[in-house]
Amino acid sequence: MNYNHTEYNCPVDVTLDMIGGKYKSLILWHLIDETLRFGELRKLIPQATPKMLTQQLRELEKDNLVIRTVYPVVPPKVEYSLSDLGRSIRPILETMYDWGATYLKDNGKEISCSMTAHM
Amino acid sequence: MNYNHTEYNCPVDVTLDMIGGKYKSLILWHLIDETLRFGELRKLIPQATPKMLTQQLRELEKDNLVIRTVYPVVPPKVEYSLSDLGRSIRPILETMYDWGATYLKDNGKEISCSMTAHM
DNA sequence: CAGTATCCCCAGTGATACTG
DNA sequence: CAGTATCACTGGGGATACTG
Repeated sequence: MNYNHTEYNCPVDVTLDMIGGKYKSLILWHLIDETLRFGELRKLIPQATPKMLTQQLRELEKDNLVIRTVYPVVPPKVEYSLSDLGRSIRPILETMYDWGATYLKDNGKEISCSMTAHM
Repeated sequence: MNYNHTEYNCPVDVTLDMIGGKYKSLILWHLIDETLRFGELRKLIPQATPKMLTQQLRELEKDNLVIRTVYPVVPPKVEYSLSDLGRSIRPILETMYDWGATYLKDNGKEISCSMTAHM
């Protein structure tokens, strides 16, 4: 089947396509219970160049996971927050977080990320 | 943090790295309650070239999600099955399947894939 | 049957600089 | 502040052919 100019073999691929992009899971998590400005996201995800961050945010917005709010002020102010659909992704992210953390722990690598603060 | 020559920002990325590769979720699903031979996987996932299928299977094996069993016979016989770790991925795949299917349905695209048969 | 081996291409990503 | 624009690169992945 296909949807949105992409060929999918399975609904799992649809989900992966929407949250599997570079930095997307990280972005989604940071937005889980916080509205953030572009610059704040940049500081939280410094490894993402502004180009990539913008690109991923635009895709998330197009997929209706993230809401972009522009305030017509000078200097510009843009806020990003999760839509209801975006919030519905949370259980998946949490399950993946737990699985990954357990895996790493069992392999002698105990770690966490800023997501911990939200759990 | 880093693990296995890769830099990760978060346990979610670890999980995505292990199941997010091309055809990986599809492979994992097909193996959920069945042991399959290479040729059977090829028929189930015809869009994957033998090169890609082998490559993804090798990665899954290296990550300890899939077990590869070689029977020393002529002609060759190789079977793929899930490890305990691989089986532990099932809830994640099911959650992603459900989310993706609901999303598509809400957007007027009702579909399924061979995974349905297993649910 | 179950893969390898090669060649090749271009989409995704980084680096850097610029702007309303 | 919140992005765009441009250039350049590389490696992921397709097509095709071959092999123990």
